[in-house]
Amino acid sequence: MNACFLRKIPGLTLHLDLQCYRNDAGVTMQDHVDLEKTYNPQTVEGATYQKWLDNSCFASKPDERPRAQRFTIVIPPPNVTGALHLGHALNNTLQDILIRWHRMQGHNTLWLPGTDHAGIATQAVVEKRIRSNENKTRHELGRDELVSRIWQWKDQYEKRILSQLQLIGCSCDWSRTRFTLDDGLARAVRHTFFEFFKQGLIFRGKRLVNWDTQLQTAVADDEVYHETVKGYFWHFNYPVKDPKPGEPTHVAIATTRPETMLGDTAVAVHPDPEGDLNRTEKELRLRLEKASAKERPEIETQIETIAERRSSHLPLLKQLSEMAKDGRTLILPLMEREIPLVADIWADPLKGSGCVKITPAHDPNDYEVGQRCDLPMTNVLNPDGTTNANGGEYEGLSFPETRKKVVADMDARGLLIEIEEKETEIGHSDRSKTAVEPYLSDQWFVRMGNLAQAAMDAVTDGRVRFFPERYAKTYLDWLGEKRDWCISRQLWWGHRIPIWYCNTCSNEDIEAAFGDNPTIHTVFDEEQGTWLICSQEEDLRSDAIPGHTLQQDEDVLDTWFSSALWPYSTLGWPDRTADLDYYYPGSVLITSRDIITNWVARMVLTGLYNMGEIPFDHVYIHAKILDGRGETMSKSKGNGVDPVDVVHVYGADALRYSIADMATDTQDVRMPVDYICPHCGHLTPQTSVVPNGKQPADVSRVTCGKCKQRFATQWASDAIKTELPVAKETSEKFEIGRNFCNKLWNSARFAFMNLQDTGYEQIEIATLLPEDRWILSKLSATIRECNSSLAQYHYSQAIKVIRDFFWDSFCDWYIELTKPRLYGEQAAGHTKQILAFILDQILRLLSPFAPFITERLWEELNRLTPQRGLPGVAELDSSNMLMLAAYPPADGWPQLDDETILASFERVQEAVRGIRDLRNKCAVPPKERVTADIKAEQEQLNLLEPQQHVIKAMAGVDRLALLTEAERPKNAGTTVVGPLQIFVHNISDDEAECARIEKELSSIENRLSSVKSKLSNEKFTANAKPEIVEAERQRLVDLERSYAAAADSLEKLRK
RNA sequence: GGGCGAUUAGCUCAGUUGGCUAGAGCGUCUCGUUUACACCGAGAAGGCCGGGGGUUCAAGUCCCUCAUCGCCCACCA
Repeated sequence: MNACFLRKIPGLTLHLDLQCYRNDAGVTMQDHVDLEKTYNPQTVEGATYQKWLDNSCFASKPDERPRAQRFTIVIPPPNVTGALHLGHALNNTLQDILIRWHRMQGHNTLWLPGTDHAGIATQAVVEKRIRSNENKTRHELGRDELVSRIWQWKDQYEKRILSQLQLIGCSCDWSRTRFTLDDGLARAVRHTFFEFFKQGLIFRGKRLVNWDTQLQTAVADDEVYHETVKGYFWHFNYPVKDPKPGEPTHVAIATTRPETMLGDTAVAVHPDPEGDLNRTEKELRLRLEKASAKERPEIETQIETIAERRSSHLPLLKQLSEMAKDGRTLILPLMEREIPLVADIWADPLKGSGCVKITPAHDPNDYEVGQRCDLPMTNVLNPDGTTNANGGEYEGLSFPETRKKVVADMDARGLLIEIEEKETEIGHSDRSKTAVEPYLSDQWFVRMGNLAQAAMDAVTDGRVRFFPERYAKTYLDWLGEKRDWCISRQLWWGHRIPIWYCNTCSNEDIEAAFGDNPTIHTVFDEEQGTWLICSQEEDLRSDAIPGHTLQQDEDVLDTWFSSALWPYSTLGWPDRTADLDYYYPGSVLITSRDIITNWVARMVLTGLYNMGEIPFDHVYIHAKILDGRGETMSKSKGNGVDPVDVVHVYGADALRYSIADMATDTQDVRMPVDYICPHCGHLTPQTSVVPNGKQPADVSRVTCGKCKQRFATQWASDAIKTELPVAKETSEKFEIGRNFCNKLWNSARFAFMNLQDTGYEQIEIATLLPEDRWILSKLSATIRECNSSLAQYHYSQAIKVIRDFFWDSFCDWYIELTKPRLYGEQAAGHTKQILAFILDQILRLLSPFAPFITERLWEELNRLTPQRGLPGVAELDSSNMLMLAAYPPADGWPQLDDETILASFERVQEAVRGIRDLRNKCAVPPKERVTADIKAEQEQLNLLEPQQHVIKAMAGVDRLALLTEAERPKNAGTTVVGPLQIFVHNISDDEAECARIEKELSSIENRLSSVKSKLSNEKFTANAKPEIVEAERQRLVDLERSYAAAADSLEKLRK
């Protein structure tokens, strides 16, 4: 069977195109257990997911349940730039675990899915593709065509993303899937913009932005990365206009960007160079006093530099400073423009010549100077990165060309003093990888002051809590700067800014057209001489005002503007919907630390503004997934592994289990990536084929390390991909998950083979066998700890607790101990009922982590033993669907708790391990049964007595004697385990025993002396907590007893 | 430059408010194909808890300091 299945979802057709599921896993078997010997996820996952969908298990709608029993998460909407990688798998697995856990606790649980249009990122990806495939720019294509192409891209990747989420088992309410450019969300965006605008929180202003000359858009600071580039430092002379006698004829300045001099509108010198040097020196001397020996030389050098400057530069600077105050001017060479010499503190007397050229339109600091000194701003850059008309004869040249010519021309005029080599950090656009230019342009801003303060308050007063707590600092520090938020982007893909301009309209025209329209707000912009018309509800027609033409702003909004509304725009806001009332605020937001500021902070901020309430109670920040070289996974680097590949190889549960296991609070997850050879299946580590300094995306062909055949990577061109098969990627790390699932599968198989005619009876716990009471008590503790770990977002801890219980206690001990009873070698007791109960609880505990396999096993368990539990002690609901069954209670099953049995069984386990160790050391064949004596005080023997059968079964002992007095039998192996002395008959000889006991004695001696010295220390006994001292005393007693026993054996042996 | 984090077994990581002999998984070694599972079982070896100081009866854990690595923010005529 090979039927890929399609599924219908309102408004969406999702297609699991990457994996074809079979449904032939013996689902209909009735009479005998016929599970495959090895768990095969592919026969289970598709069918199980379909079953959940068919039964609407993921859907949520408002009902009577009170707020405490509701649980809501909105997904961090993945960008539709591309398919998801393992970082997303981590993020969404963690959400799904919480969602499923709460759903099983009977909460009304909503996980709302969706995707983000990711303005600049998506447009860049599509534009790049069109450039390489069709050799066309977006301008050649036109706005409408480009946008329609991006919609096609979006449709394709949204589908892909949602199917990836389904493949890893996400239990989102798919009927509520949203996209940040949906009509509903567009309305929310407009309402927010409108309200901000009306309240004066949005303004339009000239600001320096990072201009991406390739994409021709402003990019946000966080979309700019810095790269060290080898560059030069050019020293120029600017002539002084009409120098008086005794005055310098030229002022020297230095620059790394000579082309910007065309836009210079001043040269600055410090207003008080001497005072500034004095102040700096004073500070340095203060630092020197406190400095460590290592820092000293550097500070001393700086102080010397100041001294040198005093003689070399200061006189001139003082003179220039006076000239500046006197209003003197310079001639800007090349442009032959008169520019002022200004006094401003930005000029650092310690740097360069002490004078600095000021280009307000092209440098953030110069911009500030321009503001302070009221300088004109001369923009010399065109949006496409060429010099504009303000650059005079340089107009039309690209910036690099301009630079060359400027330097050459300056040199020709004798104004070039020197060229110094210098490494500089140049900002590059994250999207286009080209250098960004600071560029003065009209942009829209949100005034952050009060909005930011409110968002800060929500965290400082604890309404919103961060887990781990320290991330609150990141959030608060960033918001504390209250920097205005530039929300306009010169892009075509996004929410269009709902502003129209009319520069011909009169007051009366505006009044007549919109005067009584509450959904329109108008402001007259004096500076630009134009009306700004903001429309809340709909597009305005260009002829909305008779006789005038309205023009809509060309820009779109920053993607984060719509993302910021996500927690409520997805629930119907701005309408006051029932959903909104019921589900808002959400319970927790789960995301990674890099968008705490951009996204989390802004959601809180708009949530408070629009809804009057925080958007979520908790923010859980999880680790990041790194590749084998320690770099974060990302699409652009090409080290992102498709979770679908991992699901193919190991199964979704294995993926989820492994992820949960690795998800600790502090540590990023390092995940070495391997290529799976499509020819032979051999794994080739990515690090072994990616050269130093290169990214995986740079590699398109790989030769398999084993079969030597070649294959393509996912980054190869289409041509290579048709020529060579494409390798999937994975990581061996997921083996732990696969192994776990297989173990679970097989332990369940074992149970199913033995669960015919399981009873459902009243059981007196105290009358049960010790191993029954032990496993039940262990179970209860495990349930408690698992629940409390999850409540604190300690996923890794939760999974570890379950694993230890399942693997170590249940499989390795309890199941082994049920065998004699199930096989009729021992009275059966309530074995089956308890076995079924434990398995039931394990499946429930694991369901959020590994939903597919547990659901499948649940089906089988339900068929074999529909009624499970311990009447009157641990009563269970019955549910056809595990994912809707009750999660084991947060407090465990108190009636099953039994500290005494836990302690005494522990002792039995130690004895068994002691005997096993002896057998191993003495090379006793595993099948061979041995005779053993245990010598101890009566009190200890009383504890062991009821558990003799455990020791016998688990240690391969056929005859066991518990004795208060015993001698080492000839040729017995001996060991001391706490208060027990154990003799295993006929497995050793005297010589070997002597050596072993001597070794043991010396180890006991070491410990003994440390305990003794502790106890003889009066300060210890006086200061330590009484229970600590008491424990230490007990330890001394135990050790002394062990020592005596071992010494006794040795002595007799020597005789 | 400012902030945050990390440094524990060959590898990847746990280690809750200081308190028994510092743990797990993988890998390695020995033994075992037993009727749930070799994607398994039994056992073992393997650690100056990055270095140095300090506080304390007691430090992997708290404080200071140095070193190395990572991330975030700011800035660089």
